[in-house]
Amino acid sequence: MVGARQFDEDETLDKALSLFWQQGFSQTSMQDLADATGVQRGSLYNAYRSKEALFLRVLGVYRETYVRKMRQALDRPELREALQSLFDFLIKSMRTGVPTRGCLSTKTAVGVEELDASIRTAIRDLLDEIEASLLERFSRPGQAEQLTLSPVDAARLIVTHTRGLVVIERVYRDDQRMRSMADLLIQLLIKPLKP
Amino acid sequence: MVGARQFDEDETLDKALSLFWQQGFSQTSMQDLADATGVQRGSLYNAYRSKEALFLRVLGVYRETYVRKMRQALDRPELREALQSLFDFLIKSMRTGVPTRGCLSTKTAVGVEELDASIRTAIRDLLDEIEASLLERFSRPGQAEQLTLSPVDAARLIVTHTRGLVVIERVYRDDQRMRSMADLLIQLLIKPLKP
DNA sequence: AGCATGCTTGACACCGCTGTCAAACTTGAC
DNA sequence: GTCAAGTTTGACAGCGGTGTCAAGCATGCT
Repeated sequence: MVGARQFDEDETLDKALSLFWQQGFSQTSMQDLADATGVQRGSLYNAYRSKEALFLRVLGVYRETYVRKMRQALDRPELREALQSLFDFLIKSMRTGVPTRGCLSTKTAVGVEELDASIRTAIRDLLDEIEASLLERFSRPGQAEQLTLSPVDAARLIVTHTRGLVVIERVYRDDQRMRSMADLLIQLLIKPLKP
Repeated sequence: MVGARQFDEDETLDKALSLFWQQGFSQTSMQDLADATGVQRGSLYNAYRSKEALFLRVLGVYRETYVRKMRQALDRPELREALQSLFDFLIKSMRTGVPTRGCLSTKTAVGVEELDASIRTAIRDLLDEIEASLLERFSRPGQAEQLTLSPVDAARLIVTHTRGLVVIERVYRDDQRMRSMADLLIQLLIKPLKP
């Protein structure tokens, strides 16, 4: 193809994701992105038109890998273990990096006040997809009976609770506290075994 | 006093609080604050030295009124009613304004990446104080027996959960969903009555 | 009334950000 | 080899932000 793009798009989006994740949307400038990716600022504008459009592309990458790994963690036969490995993944994910990066979607949702509606929509879609993944897991045969709430309520409560964990991470930066909060929710959500 | 301050400090801090709360720390400029308070930018710098220092003062006002109202809501004899009125207050508080303002401490904690450590400390202190208020309520005689968790765990879980509610509010802007999440947590935390 | 103290005011310096643009360049198609 | 399409590059315009400062000014003490 004539006039071909000279940078590796996947690699560039990955690096941009890292930076957005670490610094948040508003605190990341196009110059920062140019420095981190090695692609000139002008080229980024040429390829993606604006910072917001680039961010939306990056958010797509994030969503894909994030949801896939989440589903993978959830996909254990034992319900309790599935939830444990889910929280394990989520906590590890936000505790990565120095300083820890937290959660990209939450940082964006809470940190940005008046933004292109498309970003807010994209984040809502992501949360909906997470909720749907949980619901699917809880709807498998024999699972609902082990829960103290209906599958729908349990899924939503977990989405809410994990968003809370993100905030706790930002404020306390304390692994143990997060794991303890996760364990408590699991304890409340799964019925004790009948003898 | 010679060279007395010419603006009403309480009133100014109140207006600044409103603006910070509505727009978030980083998205509020000193010019915005000057416009909103009617106090010249230079006077604000003269009185508070920097945007961060002013914000810390404002956060003090916020903390005081917020915690007081929270304690008030919690101070009902029936445990379930106390929790219900607490969530009621919290949800109403963040659903105020157009567009709704959310939660100042959470917005600040999550939205600001690399800030004066004193702001992060101030927010941690605030969450600790909220937790302590809950703990105090749960430690009154006859209360612990009604909970499915220890008072300490219950208090922390509520702090986490309410932070999650804040994020859900930002993303969905849906009262009903928030109230439903609050009810679910109450349901899980309070033991069903024994016949 | 006079005065010093400290507040107010508006201009200023400086910085970093977004987005634009024309010129130079690269590349695959023919 | 030539060409045209699309990309890269660096400069530029424009904006809004923080923080500073000197000059002007109000105020209550003496």
